[in-house]
Amino acid sequence: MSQEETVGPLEESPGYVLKQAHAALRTAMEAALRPLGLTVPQYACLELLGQRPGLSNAELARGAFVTRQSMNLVLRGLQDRGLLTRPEQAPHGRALPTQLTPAGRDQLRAASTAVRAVEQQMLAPLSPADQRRLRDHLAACVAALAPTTPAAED
Amino acid sequence: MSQEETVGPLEESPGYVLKQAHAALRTAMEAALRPLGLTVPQYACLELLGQRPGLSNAELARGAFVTRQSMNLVLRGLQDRGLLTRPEQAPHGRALPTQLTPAGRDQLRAASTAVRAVEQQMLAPLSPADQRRLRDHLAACVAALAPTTPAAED
DNA sequence: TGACTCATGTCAATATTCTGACATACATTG
DNA sequence: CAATGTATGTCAGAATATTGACATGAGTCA
Repeated sequence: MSQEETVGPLEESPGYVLKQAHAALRTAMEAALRPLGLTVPQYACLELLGQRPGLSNAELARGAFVTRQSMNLVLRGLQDRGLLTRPEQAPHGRALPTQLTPAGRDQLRAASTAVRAVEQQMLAPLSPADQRRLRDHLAACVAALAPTTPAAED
Repeated sequence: MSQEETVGPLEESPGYVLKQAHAALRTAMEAALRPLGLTVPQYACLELLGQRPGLSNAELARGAFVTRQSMNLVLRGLQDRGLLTRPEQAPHGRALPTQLTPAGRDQLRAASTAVRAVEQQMLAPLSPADQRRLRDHLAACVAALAPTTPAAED
């Protein structure tokens, strides 16, 4: 019936709040990207390529937190739409360095603007100092959860 | 080749860091819950029921950020394992209030301990004050992204 | 040189999740 | 009382992501 009858300690769990924030951001991003005909993974791929041209499929997969297979499907879709290009033959190993096409750069520009607006909305209630703090704290959490213990006790 | 040659502004994007933190937490939770034979959605379901007994399928789905259909499958799995019970007939509307069994409570206790350890590890580099700040900031972000604009400009 | 290891791209099969849809039960309103 | 609206549980289909596996190319080391 009501949405906050008994506020259990669930709302106080850092993990739950993190998941909640992630879900809210993802939903907002989906809504912002839908008019552009892009999904969140597709946008992530474009954004990665815009910032680091020449990334391979496996590198893009790691950057977008998906498997190589999933990223491969994303890449094919974007390639079929003419937003990026991959050489037919690998210049060095087996990795195929991917590049954005001019159309891809245009799409990325529009998508990046839309996503940035969502981020602004998300961070609106926070002061610039708090925004930096939030980012740094999250980064610290990521480092603390890294499989290879950064500060090995042994 | 290297993993942080040119640190683009990607690492500075709040959304990306949030996604990164969520992925790291999820991976760590999966690893912690695997020995107990639980997946993350299953644990979320148990935790919700432990804190708010009698939740219905739809309410659990909203709390775990999945669809009713997905939560229904989770519930069936846990029910088949004897961790929770649902009445065969709805006492009031169509909602079936779910309850943990003693076995479910035991499983929840073990899982909760494991997950709490992961959270502790994640928050280890942060002071208690910063932990509170992080939680409050994330909650503020969630509120700012809520579909119903809290401070309607119109 | 030859054997070994590692990373990458790709294929196939499986799991998981979501979208769409429908019937039921209660509350609200005329 | 009857009609409408909302919420829930459930079914079926499609879309998506994942796990497992394999061949290829490059580097390493005896």
